[in-house]
Amino acid sequence: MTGHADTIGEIISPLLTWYKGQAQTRQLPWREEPTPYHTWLSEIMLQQTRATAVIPYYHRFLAAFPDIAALAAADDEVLMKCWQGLGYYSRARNLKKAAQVIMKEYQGELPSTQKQLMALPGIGRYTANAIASIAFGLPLPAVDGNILRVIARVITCRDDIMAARTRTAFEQLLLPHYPTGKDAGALNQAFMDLGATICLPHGAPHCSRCPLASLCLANETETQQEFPQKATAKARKVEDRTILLLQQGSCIALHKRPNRGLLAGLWEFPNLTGQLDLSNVKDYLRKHQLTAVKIEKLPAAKHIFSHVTWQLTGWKIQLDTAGLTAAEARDQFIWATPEEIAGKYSIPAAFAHYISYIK
DNA sequence: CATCCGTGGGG
DNA sequence: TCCCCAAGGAT
Repeated sequence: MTGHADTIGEIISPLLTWYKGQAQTRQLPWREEPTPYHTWLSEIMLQQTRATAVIPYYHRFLAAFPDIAALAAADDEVLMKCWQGLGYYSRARNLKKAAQVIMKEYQGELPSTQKQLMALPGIGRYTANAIASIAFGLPLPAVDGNILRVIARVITCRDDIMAARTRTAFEQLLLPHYPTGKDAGALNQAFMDLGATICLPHGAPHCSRCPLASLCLANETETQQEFPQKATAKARKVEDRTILLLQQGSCIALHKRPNRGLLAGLWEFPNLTGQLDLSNVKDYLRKHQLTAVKIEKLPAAKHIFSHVTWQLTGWKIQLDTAGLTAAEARDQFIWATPEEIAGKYSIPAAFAHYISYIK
C-alpha cells in the first residue's frame, strides 16, 4: 500500500479545489457556523446516519440544548425524546456525559487535541479527527466510510475495509499529505461530499464528474464496482415478540427498558417473547390480575435492527378500572396519556409503529 | 478482533 | 421484498 504514496499526494489539491468550487451545493446547517459544539454534535448525529435524516434532529436538539452547559444539565427524558427515532441511543447519553466532563475539566470549552477528544464518551478516532480538523484546523484524516471507499477505488485496494488495520493503514497513508488550518477540515469534508455525491456506495459512481477520475485506478480499469472490498456480514437473528397495548380509559401502559442493551432506557409497550395467541394473552392477564373488557388482535409487523429482526404480533386490550390497582401492573408500568406518548416519552420505532392502533 | 447497538432510503 | 448500508463507538 505504501507504493501508492505518490497517488495519494496527487489527489489532495484537485479534491480541495473541487470542494471549494461546489461546496455550497450541499447546504448543511452545521457548516453555517462550525463552532466546536456544532461540529461535535453534527459528527455524533452523523455516525452511521444520513445527513438528510440528521438535519431536522440537529435543529431540534440545538433549540433544546443551545450550548454545552445546557446539554450538561439536560433532563434525561427531554434528551432522549429529542433523539427519538434517530437510533443508536447511547450517542445521546454519551453526549450528555461528555458535556459534563467538558464543564468540569475544560471550563465548558471543547478540547482540541485528538487525545483529549478521544477520552470523551462517544468520541472515537474518526470523530476526534473530524472535530480537530473542522473546528480546530489540525491536520488529521477523518477516516470514515467515504474515505475508505474513495481511497480503495483510487488505488484499487482489495483489503477488507471493515478491518481496523485497513483504517489505520489508510490514515497513515493520508497523514503526511494533510494540510493545516481551514483546509484540514475542508479536505475531510471534501472526501465526505465526494463519497455522498460522486463516488457512490451503490450503483454506478459519477466518474465523469469526479475531480480524481484521471488518477483513479478503478476508473481506469472500470472496476469501480469491485471496491471497496468488505467481509460478508453475519446473518441477523430472528425473534418473535408480542406487543400488548394495555388501555385503561385513554391511558396506555408503558414500561421502561433496562439501562443496558438494546434500546436501553427507552419506553416500550409491555411485550413478551414469542407469538402469543388469545389463550396465552388471557393467561397473561390472569397472572397480572388484570381484567379485560375487550381484546382485539392487531396486524403483524416486522422491525429490522442492525443485528436482529423482530417478527411482531400485537394485541389491543381494554382493561376495566382494576387494571390500575393490580399490584404488579402498578409497579411495572406507568399509564401514559396520548399527549404524553407524543410529547414526553421516548418510544423507539420498533414500538412507535403500534401507536397508530391506540383508540 | 468480534459483537452489539437503530433507523430509513435506495437499488 | 430483500439487501445493502450511512460522517462509528464501546466492550
